[in-house]
Amino acid sequence: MTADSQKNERYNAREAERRWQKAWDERGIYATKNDDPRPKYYVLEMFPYPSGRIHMGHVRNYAMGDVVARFQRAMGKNVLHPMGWDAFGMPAENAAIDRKVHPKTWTYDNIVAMKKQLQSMGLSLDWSREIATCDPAYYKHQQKMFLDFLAAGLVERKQSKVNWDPVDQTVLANEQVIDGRGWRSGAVVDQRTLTQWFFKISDYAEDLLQAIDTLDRWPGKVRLMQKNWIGKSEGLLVRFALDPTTAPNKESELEIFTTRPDTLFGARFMALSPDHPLATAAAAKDPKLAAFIAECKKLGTAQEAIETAEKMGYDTGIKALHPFDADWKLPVYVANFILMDYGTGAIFGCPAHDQRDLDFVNKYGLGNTPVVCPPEVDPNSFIITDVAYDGDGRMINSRFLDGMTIEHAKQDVARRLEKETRGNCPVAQRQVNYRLRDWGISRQRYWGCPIPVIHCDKCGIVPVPQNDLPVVLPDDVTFERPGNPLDHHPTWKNVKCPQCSGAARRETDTMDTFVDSSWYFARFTDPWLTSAPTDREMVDEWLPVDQYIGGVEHAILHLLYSRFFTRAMRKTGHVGMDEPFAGLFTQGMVVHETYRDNAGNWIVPAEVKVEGGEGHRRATLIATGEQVEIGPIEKMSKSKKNTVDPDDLMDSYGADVARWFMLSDSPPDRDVIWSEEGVQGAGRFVQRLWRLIGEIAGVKAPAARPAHFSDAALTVRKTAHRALANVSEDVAKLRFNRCVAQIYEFANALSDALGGIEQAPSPDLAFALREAGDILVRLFYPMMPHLAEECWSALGHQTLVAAEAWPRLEPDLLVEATITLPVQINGKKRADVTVPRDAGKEAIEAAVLALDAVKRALDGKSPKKVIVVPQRIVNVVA
RNA sequence: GCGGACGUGGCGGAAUGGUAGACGCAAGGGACUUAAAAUCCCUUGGGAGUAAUCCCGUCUGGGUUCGAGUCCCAGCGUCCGCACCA
Repeated sequence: MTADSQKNERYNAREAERRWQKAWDERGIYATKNDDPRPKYYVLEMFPYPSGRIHMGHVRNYAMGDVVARFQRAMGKNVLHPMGWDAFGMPAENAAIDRKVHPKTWTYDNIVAMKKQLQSMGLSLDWSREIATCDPAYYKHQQKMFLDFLAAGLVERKQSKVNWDPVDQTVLANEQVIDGRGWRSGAVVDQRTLTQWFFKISDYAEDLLQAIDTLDRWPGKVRLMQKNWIGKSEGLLVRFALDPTTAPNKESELEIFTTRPDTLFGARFMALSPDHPLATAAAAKDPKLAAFIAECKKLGTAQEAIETAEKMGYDTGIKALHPFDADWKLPVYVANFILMDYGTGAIFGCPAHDQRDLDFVNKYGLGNTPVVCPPEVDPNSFIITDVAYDGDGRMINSRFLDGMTIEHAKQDVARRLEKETRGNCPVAQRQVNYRLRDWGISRQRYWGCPIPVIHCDKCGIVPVPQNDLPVVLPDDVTFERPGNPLDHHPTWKNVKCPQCSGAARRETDTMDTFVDSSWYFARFTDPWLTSAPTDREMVDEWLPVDQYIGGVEHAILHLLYSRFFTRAMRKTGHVGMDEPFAGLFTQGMVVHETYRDNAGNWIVPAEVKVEGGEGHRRATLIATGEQVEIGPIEKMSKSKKNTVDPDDLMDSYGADVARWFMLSDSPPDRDVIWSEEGVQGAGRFVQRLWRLIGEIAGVKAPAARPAHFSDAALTVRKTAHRALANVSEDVAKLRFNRCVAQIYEFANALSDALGGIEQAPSPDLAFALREAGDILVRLFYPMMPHLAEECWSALGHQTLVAAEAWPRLEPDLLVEATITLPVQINGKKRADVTVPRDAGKEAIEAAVLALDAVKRALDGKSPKKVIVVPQRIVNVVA
């Protein structure tokens, strides 16, 4: 193809993209070898749930990951960039119920469709490592690890109050309940008591918390969210003696947890959770209390109700004795706001310094005693009425603590009560509490990884022998009845006990799908291995993931589970490190305007035409011309119908345009607003680059590098290398929007340089232009790889850009002989001064003072001060 | 309630304490064209001036500094996370 014929020819993305994808494929250049000697780089995007179609969020996520992968490859790294499918989960079962398709069929059909979509994006993925978590070849290893964890004491079966999703008819972990609703179904969750399998993530609470500080390439926001979720609080466990004449049975004491032992002398009451054993015992003798507790439990089923419920209490008549004064008797209430599963399920109430306690005493007329006095307030006139004081100050009304700081008082109380004993045990001990609960993994669903244990009446819980793994899901299940199809299966659950050979039952619960995604990154390092979940050499070579990219919505769930799971795998010998993800990047969402017709129905953007600009934008229905209301910009969602199908985008503009636009408009960690205009702009730029490269391809350059470069040639070279330096830095830091701006600027400058040439350029300029063209192509290659290949070929190269190294920077070209410094007078820019790069402060000062603008401003006087910041700025203080 | 982030043109957004508004979008004007599309050129924070140039300007009010969008204090607003956690 000649340069002239290219000039008027538009770049045909559809044709070119298919052609280059085929070329990459044929050469297998994205298949990663495990024995490659180059330094490794593992880049991973969160693998998708195979819902059937990719959405714009996927396009953005995978475009970013692909830029990183291609860049690191060009930088000479052995890059691992795999893809797989988070393939178990409820939607497959819902499809089975709604459409009578088997979950397996539905899932694998979706995988085929989505894989095709991802491939059309031109992602540099190693598909030879593809895994699906619903494949027995994958979950076999998960079952093996479950058994290893069980043997290592990391798994527990216990009765517990669980979050029950009435729509999905299954249990949810705390992390999976958002605002009192199931994270997937959106149904209001209620509480049930069931026997469940748990991973003992709370054993690692402290370690998971401490190690957050080592994750220096994670967003601060995610680290903070995890810290808060783990929710460490340090305090004192205190045993209060009970007045035996008031205690219901033989209970002699009540244990409470407090983080404020300093306020013990402000105590006014004790409160028990309605589920507390002492409350239960007391209720046995007091029907009214029993009724109160029943009322609390009714109210307390849904989380929403808890949040709005009024504080209510019931005086049990039991009296607790103050630990520092046996004559001081505190009433013991049952109160609806005390949680059984935090601390001991009981508190002492200090109303003056805790808002909840204050609300409570104000309702029941128990009064309050302030014991911490704010600085610069007279202790004698300090009273609390409606607002509790939780600030700093000195102790008052607290006998031997008076005058101490809060911290000092806490220590003093702890020391005294630790020394005191009752029944050979100290009255108090220091304790650390965490908000983090164990991870309940039992799900009463079919489409998940079977939990490999057998229940035997004689032997109890018996692990499935390793040789019998995997426990494969049966295919012949029905979804006609609500509940767990595995439980309804006629034969599957009936097995012989591996120990006594008697009749036994399989566990019919399956694992939470978050288990599946807690180790897939490790499996990618050797997905072919059949004998074990991981090959230690390979997994220790590749992990941790150097750059993990995904949505911030996984800040707690998936990312915390994976951190725990990696620790558990280490303990059981499957990996050699604690932290799975060294670098984490959380990308923003793709958002779009919403549209509604007169009747208030949501309208999909594809059916809407938007016209006008600057405040007089209006939208109409393409079909009827009916006016449509433009609503707020929101996350693309099916319910608001503000989605754009990536396939449509790629069909009309090509994958490169879709990728470029997704990377261009907003910083990658913020939301990007999808707009047709923005996409068109990206499409125009693709054509512009194509024309520009066509022009450069028409420049005849000498094969050998000229010995000398003219000023014009040098300017072109400097522009190119400046762009190279900037883009390299920005890609490495994942600042894709700045990369895009740099590339625009570079292309603009190159266009200008070409436009200014009237005759055939001199050999040195021609060489510089060709060099700049080569650099430009390789700079936009990670973002628009197909266009880059086409351009690279047009420039006469026989190689693939995908196999090229990143351009080599000539740092000398970044250094200018002279620099132009802004000159400020009293902090305001008034002039420029051009000086040699290495000019000393005195020389710069002299040059500045000689400027007309400076002379005018000084009006003959000498300046008070001249500040010269070399390479930066000069400020004259008049 | 607790914790965190953010606040810059018509819009998305640039700016190691050092020339505010890079780059893109939108808009306006012009060229080419029979016309349209495509493309190219110019203008585009506000104000004054023929112009050189000057004044104002990064949510509001203070402060630190030769110099503040950036740092500190107070307030207003938006977004996010957690939330009877003792």
